[in-house]
Amino acid sequence: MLSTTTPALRRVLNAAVAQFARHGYEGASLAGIAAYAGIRKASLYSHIKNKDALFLAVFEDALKIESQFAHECFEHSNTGLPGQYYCESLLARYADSEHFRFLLRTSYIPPESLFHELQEGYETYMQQLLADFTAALRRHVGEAFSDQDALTLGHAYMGMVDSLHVALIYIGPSRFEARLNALERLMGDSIARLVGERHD
Amino acid sequence: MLSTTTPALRRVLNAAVAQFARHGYEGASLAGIAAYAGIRKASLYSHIKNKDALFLAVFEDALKIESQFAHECFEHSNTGLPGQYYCESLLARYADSEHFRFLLRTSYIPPESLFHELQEGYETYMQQLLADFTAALRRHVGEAFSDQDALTLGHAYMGMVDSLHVALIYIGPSRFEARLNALERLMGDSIARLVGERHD
DNA sequence: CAAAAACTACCGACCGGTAGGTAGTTTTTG
DNA sequence: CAAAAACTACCTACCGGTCGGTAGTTTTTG
Repeated sequence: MLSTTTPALRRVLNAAVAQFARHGYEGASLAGIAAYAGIRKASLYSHIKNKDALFLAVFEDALKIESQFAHECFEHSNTGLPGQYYCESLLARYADSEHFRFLLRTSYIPPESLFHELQEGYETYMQQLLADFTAALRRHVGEAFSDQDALTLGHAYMGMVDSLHVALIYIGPSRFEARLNALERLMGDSIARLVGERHD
Repeated sequence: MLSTTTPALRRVLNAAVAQFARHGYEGASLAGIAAYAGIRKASLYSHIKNKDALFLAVFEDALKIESQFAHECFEHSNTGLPGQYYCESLLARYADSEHFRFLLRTSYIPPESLFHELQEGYETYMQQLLADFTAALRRHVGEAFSDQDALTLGHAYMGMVDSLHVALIYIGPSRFEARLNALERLMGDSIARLVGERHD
């Protein structure tokens, strides 16, 4: 983590996130990243120490950006089910944010050498998401059910998010919607059941 | 797809599935695969055309094996919720089957050049799983709810399976169990709700 | 204030290493 | 003995990374 971020370094980081998101860690070459940034490979080393450090810098960038995005989704909307707005934002986010695509691609199967550093950061990211969901759930149902139930729903929600991530990667938008609706319905049913509202 | 499978080719395929599962397509070298099979790299070419063909052969192997395993899980047990036994088998299967680990690793983010061939095969695999689930669901609830509801539950189940796949890859066994239980509960609640049993 | 020194960003050329793949030869085997 | 399968040796291409050097800007300093 360096102090200042010059414009030139910014261009390098933007090129890197694009290439890493498209081709993965091993598949993205420094020459390719440099070309995308409009310079030669050797010039990269004026800004970064090596490929690993570049990857980690991009990773921290992506974590910060996507973490904030998720948090804003939870703050932004209190309508609907807890965490619903975030899930419904994922499809557009996947299309728009290279950092998000980068995270999805590199988090499930990270470069072996950097496994531990990445695991830690991603863990924090998911924990924050879980905390946001749990808070929204408490706001939604109050004291209606136990901590045990809240924990279970938290696990289910995180599973739901992972499931949607997978859908983004390898099935099209139409089936993403279908899966999203199906999972939202399960979640809605279960919450309703616990709350004791029987609206049918 | 070749005609006969000699013992030597079998050893090569077994070595390949192990290496591909551990290191992915790009990360697994032909030299490594050959060494694992007890021969030199050049000798591989007595059995295979090139790396892509080897990968595809392993992929078809894995599809056949894991497809049959899944099918047997559905045939084997009619107790519990539809598809429950398969989900509960995944953790042990992940530990035991290199072919399963291979599929999980390579299906979400396949080698770019082989994308289309793989997509097709994996699609068939998931469709069969969905068919098995739908059949089990129909056996479980009879005519109790509409085709529309069955479709929705099917989407949810496939999402659940993907979610468990992700859990296998990047979180430990303990949290796998937690996620599994949470998702099973959602599914159980939803089915119970549709069937009209209110057991609380 | 101007000359010197230092710094920034870049480049072409090259290095050691490794990848997938090929050619030609020897060994194994039915 | 011939075909199959193994070997050694080698090739080209690309990888991450280093080196020496250069043009332009900024800072230091007599």
